[in-house]
Amino acid sequence: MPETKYDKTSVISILDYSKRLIGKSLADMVPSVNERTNARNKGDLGTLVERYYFEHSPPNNHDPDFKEAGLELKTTGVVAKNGKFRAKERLKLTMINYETIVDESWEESTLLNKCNLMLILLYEFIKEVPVVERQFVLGPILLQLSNESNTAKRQRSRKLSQQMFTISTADREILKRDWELIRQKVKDGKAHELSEGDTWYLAASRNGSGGEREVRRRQPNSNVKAKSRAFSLKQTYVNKLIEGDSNQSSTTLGVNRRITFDDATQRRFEPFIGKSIDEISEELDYFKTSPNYKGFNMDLAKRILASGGQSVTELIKADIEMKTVVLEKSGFPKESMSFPGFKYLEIVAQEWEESNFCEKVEKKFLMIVFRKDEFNVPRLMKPFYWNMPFDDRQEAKRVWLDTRRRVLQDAKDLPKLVESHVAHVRPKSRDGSDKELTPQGDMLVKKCFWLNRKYIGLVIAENT
DNA sequence: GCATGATCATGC
DNA sequence: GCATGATCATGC
Repeated sequence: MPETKYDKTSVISILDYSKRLIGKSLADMVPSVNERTNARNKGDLGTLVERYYFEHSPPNNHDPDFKEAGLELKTTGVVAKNGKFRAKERLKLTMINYETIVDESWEESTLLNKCNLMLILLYEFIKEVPVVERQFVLGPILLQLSNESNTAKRQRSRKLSQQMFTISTADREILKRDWELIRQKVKDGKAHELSEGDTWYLAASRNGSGGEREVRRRQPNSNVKAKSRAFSLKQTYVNKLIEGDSNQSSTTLGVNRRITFDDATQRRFEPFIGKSIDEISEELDYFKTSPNYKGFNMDLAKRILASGGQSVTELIKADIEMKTVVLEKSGFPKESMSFPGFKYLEIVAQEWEESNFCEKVEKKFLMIVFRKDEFNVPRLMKPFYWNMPFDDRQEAKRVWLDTRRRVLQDAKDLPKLVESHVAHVRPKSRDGSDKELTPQGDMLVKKCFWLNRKYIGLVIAENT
C-alpha cells in the first residue's frame, strides 16, 4: 500500500498538497516522470500533474477532476513582464457542447458543474524549457465562480474560506450574462458566428491554431458547421486574478448586478455629450500641450471615464479597446482606422487565426465619436461598445489571406482601399526609414491593416 | 473629394 | 528605442 499523500475528497488537503509544487517543477517532484512519459517536450502539463503528481485519473469530462471534493484542477502558464507575472493566455474552462447547452440554465450548466470551484496552478512559461521542467510560481489560486448556499458555507472550514477567492457578485453576474449570451447565439443557430468580442469576461474561444484542416462541429439550429469552442476566462481577466487586489492605480466603472457595462459607461459620458472638444478640455482642466498631438481626444475620453485618466478595472478585465473617431459633417470620418504594424516575414508564416489582425477584429471596442457640427466644431456623441459582425470578420479574413498571398508574390502590391468595403493595407511607419524585410529580400516601409473610413462611418451610423 | 502615401507625439 | 493610435500631405 502506498502511503496516502493527500485526501482526494478534501479541498483543503488537495490545496495543501498542491502547494508543495510551488518553486518546483513536475520533474523535481516526480523524477521518474521523464522515463514514464515521452511527453518531455510536449503535452498538457495539467494532465501530467494530475497523473504523476496527484496520481489521479479524472472520472470523465462532465464532472470536476476531483469529483468527491468538487474541485477542478487547472494549470496555466504565466510569463514574467516588468517584474510581475501575467497570464500567457486565456484560461480554458470546458468545451462548449452546442447540442446540450441550449437546454441548460446557468445554475445547472455543464460549466458550473465542472468548474464552480477551481484550483489554478500557475507555472512560468518559457518556450525553451520542457513542460515537465517548468516551475510553478506564485500561490495556487482557489477560485469559486458561483454563489453557494449558506449551508455549504457553514460546512466549509474556516481555513478553507480564508484561502478561497470568491468572485464578486458583480463579476458573477457578468459571467452569467456572458454565458447566457453565448447560449442564445447557439439557440439562434449562430454557433459559427461566435466571437470573443461578443462577451465581457467569459469568452467563447476557439480551439487550435485554425487553418483549413480545422474540424467543425454540428450545431442544433443550423446546418452550418461551427468551429469548436471552449468557455474561457479572458487573459486580461486572469491577469487581474493573478494580481489580486494589489493594484491601486485603477478605478472602477461601477458595473454591478443592476448596472450593465453600457449603463455605467453612459453615466460617465452623459454630462459631456454634445460638448465640443474645447469645452470638455476646459471642464476637465486638461489641455493640449502640442498642437499636433494626435492622442488628445483619447486622453479626454480616458479622463471622462476616470479622473486623471486612470485605468478602469472592468475595461481592463474585459479587454476593451478604446478607439476615437472624428466624423466630418457628412457623417463619415476623414481617416480610416489603423491597427498595429505587421512584419512581412511573420504574416507569411501564419494562419489567419494566429494573426494579430484576427485577434483585433474579434475584440470588443469602446467607440468614442466626435462629429463636426455646422461650424466644423467636433462634438462628442454617445459612445458605444461594438464588436465586428461575422460577415465583416469573414471579409477581413479574406483581405488578410489576400495580403498573405500577395506579400509572398510581391510585397509592394497589397490590398487597397477600393478592393474591399471593410479593410485595406497601408503604410504605418515612424518615417521613411522605418522598414521591414520582405520575402523578396527588399526592405520595404512598414505597413498595417486599416478598417475603411466608409465602413467605420456605417458602423457608427448603425450604433448611434 | 478621395485614395494613397507619409509621419507625428506620446508613453512604456 | 520603438510600438501605437491617430492625423497630415499630396496628387489626381
